[in-house]
Amino acid sequence: MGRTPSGQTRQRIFDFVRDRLLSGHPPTVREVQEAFGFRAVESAREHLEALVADGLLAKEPGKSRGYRLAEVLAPREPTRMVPLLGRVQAGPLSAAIEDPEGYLPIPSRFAEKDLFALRVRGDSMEGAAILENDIVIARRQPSADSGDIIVALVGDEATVKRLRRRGRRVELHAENPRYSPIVPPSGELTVLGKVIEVRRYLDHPPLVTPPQP
Amino acid sequence: MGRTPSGQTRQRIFDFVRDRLLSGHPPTVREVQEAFGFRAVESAREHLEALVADGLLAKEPGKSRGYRLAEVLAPREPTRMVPLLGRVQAGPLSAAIEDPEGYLPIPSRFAEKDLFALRVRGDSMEGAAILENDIVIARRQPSADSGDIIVALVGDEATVKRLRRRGRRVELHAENPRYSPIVPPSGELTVLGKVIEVRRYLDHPPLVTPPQP
DNA sequence: TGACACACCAGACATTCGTCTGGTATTCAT
DNA sequence: ATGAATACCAGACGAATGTCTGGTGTGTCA
Repeated sequence: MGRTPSGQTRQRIFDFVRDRLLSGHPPTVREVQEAFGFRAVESAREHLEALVADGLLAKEPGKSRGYRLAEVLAPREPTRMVPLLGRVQAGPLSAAIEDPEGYLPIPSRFAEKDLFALRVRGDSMEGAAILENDIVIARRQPSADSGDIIVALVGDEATVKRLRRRGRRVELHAENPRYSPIVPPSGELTVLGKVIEVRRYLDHPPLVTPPQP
Repeated sequence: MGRTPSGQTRQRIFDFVRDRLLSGHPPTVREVQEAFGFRAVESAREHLEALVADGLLAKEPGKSRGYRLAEVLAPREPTRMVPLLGRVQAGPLSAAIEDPEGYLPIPSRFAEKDLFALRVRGDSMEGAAILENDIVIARRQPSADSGDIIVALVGDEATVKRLRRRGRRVELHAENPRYSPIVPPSGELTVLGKVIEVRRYLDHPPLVTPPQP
């Protein structure tokens, strides 16, 4: 292989490794070698070690596929994949989580587990700037504070509403004057989680990983 | 290790591997062995192979860390990191992109490049369900269609507005009755990009990866 | 009871993979 | 020129890792 200008191949190798890491499949040194047509393993390894020295990559020495993105390694900002649930019926939430429509990546400062995503149906939360087909991301929790926007099981299906505590009673408020509050029978409210994020896709397809064959 | 009820350990192993894969760090067979306290490598491998047989996992035989999520194996959705820009002043957009506040991960069906993110200031887009402090993700493009929500350079700073074409003229509309349309002098409108996604963080901190050293 | 499946174990082998040593050719600053 | 730095190559060693063979004990079911 011909010699390339200083730093140019290095940059392309970083891009390659970065893409592989972000997609969840760390490459081996030899995979880098092949991807760039090097005839010696060491050529690839030298570039990788140089990237580590530059602070662009980090590594776990001795481990196979041990290179990591420096920025993801040190200050620990992991991106987690969150299951996007389809229609959530009555029953345990864990059942719905086992069979997601796809996954969304989200960066989490706390590496939280127990997150799930849900597509919003209906216009009942328009007043809170949440529209139909928006995607809400929620943290699983069995209860919530007054004022929180939550995912709750109402009747047979999961919906998004704002929780209001009125003394001992609990109400679920739509944010739309055309709907009236739901007052579930005492002790009969199932909170699935608290909404912590709202996403709206205006152009590119509603995305996420495709269903399996 | 004592014998466990049928299928129970299997499920826990799947959860373990799933978490590792979604966080981007596929485990080795021996890492699974250690995580579950098996005294033989083969115990872990049998469980993994059984999960493959069940269709829950897939694998690339012979490769190290070669187990994959079955559903994610084929057309894996690449995750791109998008720069979140701070205050965008007049001038070339590329300058602002070089110095981002942080990064957001987004899954992209087209592995698009040329995306950037921007925090919304002001309430001028309330009518389109875009609130102050929401984050918009935009695709860089020099023009847009009537009706598109765009990021444009107005005066000295970037803002989010809806583009309207009125014959030859172009107007920038706020979605809030308290603001009137902006009619830039002919040929003097700088479109930075088209908004393709809106995000709102309700609970966890405004997020994103910290700037690198 | 006996056949069978299941969960687990012990040890070994072969390949993959990270690492090392030493070398050539090109570029660049002094 | 000349020495240093850079990009690349060839071949090897040993550790990490996937895989195989042949076991033991336990529960299930006919």
